[in-house]
Amino acid sequence: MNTPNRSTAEPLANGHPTRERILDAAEELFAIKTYEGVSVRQIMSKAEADVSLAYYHFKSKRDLFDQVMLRRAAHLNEIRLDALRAVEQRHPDDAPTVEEIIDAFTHPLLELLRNQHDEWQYYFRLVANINSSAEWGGELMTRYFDPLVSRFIEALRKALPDSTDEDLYWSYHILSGALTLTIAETGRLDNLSGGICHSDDMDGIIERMPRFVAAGFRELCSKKSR
Amino acid sequence: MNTPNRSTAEPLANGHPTRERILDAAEELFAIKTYEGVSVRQIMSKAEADVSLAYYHFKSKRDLFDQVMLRRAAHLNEIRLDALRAVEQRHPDDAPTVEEIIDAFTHPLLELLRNQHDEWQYYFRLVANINSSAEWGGELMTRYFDPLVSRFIEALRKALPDSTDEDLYWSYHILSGALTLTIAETGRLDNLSGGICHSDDMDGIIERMPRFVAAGFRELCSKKSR
DNA sequence: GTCTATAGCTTGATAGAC
DNA sequence: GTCTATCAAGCTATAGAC
Repeated sequence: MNTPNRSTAEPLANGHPTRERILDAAEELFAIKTYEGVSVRQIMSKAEADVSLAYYHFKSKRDLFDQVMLRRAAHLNEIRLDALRAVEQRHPDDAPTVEEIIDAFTHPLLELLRNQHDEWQYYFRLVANINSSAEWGGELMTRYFDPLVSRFIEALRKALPDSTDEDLYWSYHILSGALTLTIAETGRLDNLSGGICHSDDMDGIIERMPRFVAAGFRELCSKKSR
Repeated sequence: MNTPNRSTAEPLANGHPTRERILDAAEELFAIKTYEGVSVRQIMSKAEADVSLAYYHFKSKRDLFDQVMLRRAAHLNEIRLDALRAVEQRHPDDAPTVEEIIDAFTHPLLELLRNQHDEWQYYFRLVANINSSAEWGGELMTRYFDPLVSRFIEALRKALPDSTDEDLYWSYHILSGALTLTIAETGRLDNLSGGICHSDDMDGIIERMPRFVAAGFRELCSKKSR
């Protein structure tokens, strides 16, 4: 019944190794039911592995959570930075427009949620929950995303040379709230609009977010308006 | 030691009756540590009352949560509706501006967070958490706030007669994300800006939110832009 | 309205065999 | 790497005396 001593390391159950299956299960359950709302047992049951293996692969429940967060953050920062660099290379002499910068900030992320929805939806929900948590939001978002965000703020400062830093950071705050609510896909918009709009319609927000937000930035961060 | 048979109903410990103290404690702990992250024991310990009293005053932990949410929602809806009515009465013939409507939507709430911070901060944090939760956001926000929100959408539709409903609802979605992140007061803006901005600076956002958001609405919801 | 006591269960984490 | 077995602690909720 058992295939003994496979040359590759054994532990595949539904395609990929145990450690990855644990991370997948944890990501989904943390996103849906919050960190405290899920037990290690429930996670391991979904991962189809024994409880004790959680503590073989990870130091603790909290360590498992951190590894869930880390797994996808690097890739996300990379593709968003690439998008910003691409925009800047299209403008060797002048500054890119605010729309272009906002689009580089939001598009890669929203496109991932559209094109690879099943793989990314729970991670994004998790980020949305964390971002609006007074307990964890301040610290964790800073740790995982601030270098990238600062890079974007810098680009926006160049595109809006008359702005004050205060206006710039508050404008970013508004963008951040709008973006994280979007990736939460709560379904509230569906209820409110009576079915006219859908939380998971990424095309709907991809085309609207940069225009809306760029207009807001220009209103707050231009000289004439002060 | 005991003052026997007071004429007013007895149960005061630090000023107000047990039921209110339980609601206060629950509100704060649910906001800080999430629903699942807090036990009834912890709540009752903070409320300085016995565990069993939770089940005398409320049906269950979940019922306690619902009562926490309900307690302040009515007042909030009332003052925001009053603000909208006041704006409309200043415009008996023409439509109010988008700024005025957005201000009526945001100002009463943010002013409460500024002027009565200690009393309202935990409720607002709780609302922020719920709003970005895929589990509860869709349903609960709809239940507590949608009649009011629909009323504001209606006012905005009049102020932006060339808009489509789809653009209107997506624009509201952006506003909603920005507002709920604001009332979460996570401190992330403080970290990101290196101390230039502060999450709890309500004046900072009160004066910026209507201008930023109104510019976004006009960009998306005007005829010329399509 | 408030207390004590307790039922019945789940939790995070570990020890030790294979 | 994976399993069985187990621990001490904490959990929601209720029954019943005062």
